[in-house]
Amino acid sequence: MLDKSHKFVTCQTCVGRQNSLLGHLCSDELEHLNSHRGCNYYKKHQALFLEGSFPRGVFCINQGLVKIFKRGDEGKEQIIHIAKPGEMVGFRAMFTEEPYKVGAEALEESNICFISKDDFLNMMDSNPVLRNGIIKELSKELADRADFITNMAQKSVRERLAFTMLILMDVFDNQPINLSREDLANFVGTATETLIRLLKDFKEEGIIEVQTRKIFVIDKQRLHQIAGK
Amino acid sequence: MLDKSHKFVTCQTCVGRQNSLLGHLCSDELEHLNSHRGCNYYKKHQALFLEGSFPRGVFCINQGLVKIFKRGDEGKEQIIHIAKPGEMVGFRAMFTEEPYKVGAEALEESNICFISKDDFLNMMDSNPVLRNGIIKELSKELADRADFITNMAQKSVRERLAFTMLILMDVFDNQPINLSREDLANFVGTATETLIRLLKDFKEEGIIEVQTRKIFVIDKQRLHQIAGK
DNA sequence: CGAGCGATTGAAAAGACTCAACCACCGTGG
DNA sequence: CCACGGTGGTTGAGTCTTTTCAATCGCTCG
Repeated sequence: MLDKSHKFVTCQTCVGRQNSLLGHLCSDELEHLNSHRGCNYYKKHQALFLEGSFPRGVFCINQGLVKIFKRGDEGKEQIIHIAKPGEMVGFRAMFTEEPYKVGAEALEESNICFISKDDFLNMMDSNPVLRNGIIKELSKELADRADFITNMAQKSVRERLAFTMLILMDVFDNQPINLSREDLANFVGTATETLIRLLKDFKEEGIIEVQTRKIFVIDKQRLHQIAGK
Repeated sequence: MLDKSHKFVTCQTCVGRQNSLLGHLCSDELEHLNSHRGCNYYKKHQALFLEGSFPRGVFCINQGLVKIFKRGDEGKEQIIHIAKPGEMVGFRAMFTEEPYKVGAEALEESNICFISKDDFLNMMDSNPVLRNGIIKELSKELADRADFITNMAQKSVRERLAFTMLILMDVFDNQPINLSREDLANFVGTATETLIRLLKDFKEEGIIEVQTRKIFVIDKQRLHQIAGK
């Protein structure tokens, strides 16, 4: 169970922040940041923001996981990204001055801080390191998505599943992967039934083990092989 | 035939620039930009940069079209984007300080200017409007790619072809679409043969007309219908 | 005029999806 | 404590889309 008393969360002691975009703030800036943010507890399935709504600030994940997704024409979700502690979400649409093109939702109970648009934009103005970090981050994600597109277009579902599991091992920090079959399918980009069948194959091949919804990766090497370069 | 005497190209008179990221430069900045850029003529199929190489600056398309693509495991290209006059390419990897994750190649004969990394970065430092424009641009592209991924994952090839043709109408500025079948297939994310068959369907349905490799869109409305939301 | 590459067609096979049914786990209320 | 209902997970069968491979066609350029 997660500690809901987010009063104890501070930017100064936030573990995730160290490796994040906010990792290089000086103590003055940290102080300022800490006093301008709010922290909230999110239940599983609770939305951070909805596709179509207007950005009012950025979210910074202290604990928990957040899925970023987009709905296709038939309403089926495509998961674009899963954000983990230390990551910031929701700032991309803030820059475009358009409504969110994706939605964000907590995958598990989470503590998530919020920094208002103005505060964040001010910080960016006055802090070139932060600003450059963001430009760099955006560019990296662009490259990742080019990869994603190419995988989606050229790999089989089996290959994509292997690829996705490798990503998820990182997201879940080498703990068992704990996602609904549907979310998993929506990340891989396939039908739930197909996903389940492939999971079974992987199990029979000794690549993974499964305990109800939890997936343990046994043979990471093999996943790399299957996923391709 | 393209005018190869790029000596006559100047930033001040560059038509594409008006609506581009460099659209808001003052005359001093334009002067500076103009004297720090070089302009080159590119033959069809000539590379601007290769996947894996290191960025040394940004390219600004004066005339012509450039495909941005990525090779999958089997060497098959996936076209991620086609850039048209006024667009800048190659700056994303410059920010990440990593080698290019995509390649860029002229689709037709083109005049393309080059601005060195240092010059460009300096301009960005001293020009907040440019800088913010870039951040905005990166964010927009991120949203576009989320769309692309979702389409790839959830739409049929037929739907994706319709979608792609709409994009290409814009790229080709409502002139006939003039791409090899292979490039077209690599943009849609399908096999060349499949693409050809679907093109035939569209032709029979009166949606397009074809003259050798040139495609004329007759019924744009219908394409929208097929492409979905 | 011939070579060669891009475009096209056909047939067969593979991969993935849909639909329908069934199972299993979990929390609820009686 | 147990039956119940519901949601999420699993399986099977059939179908459809898309790919693959092989062959042919037809420009275009030297």
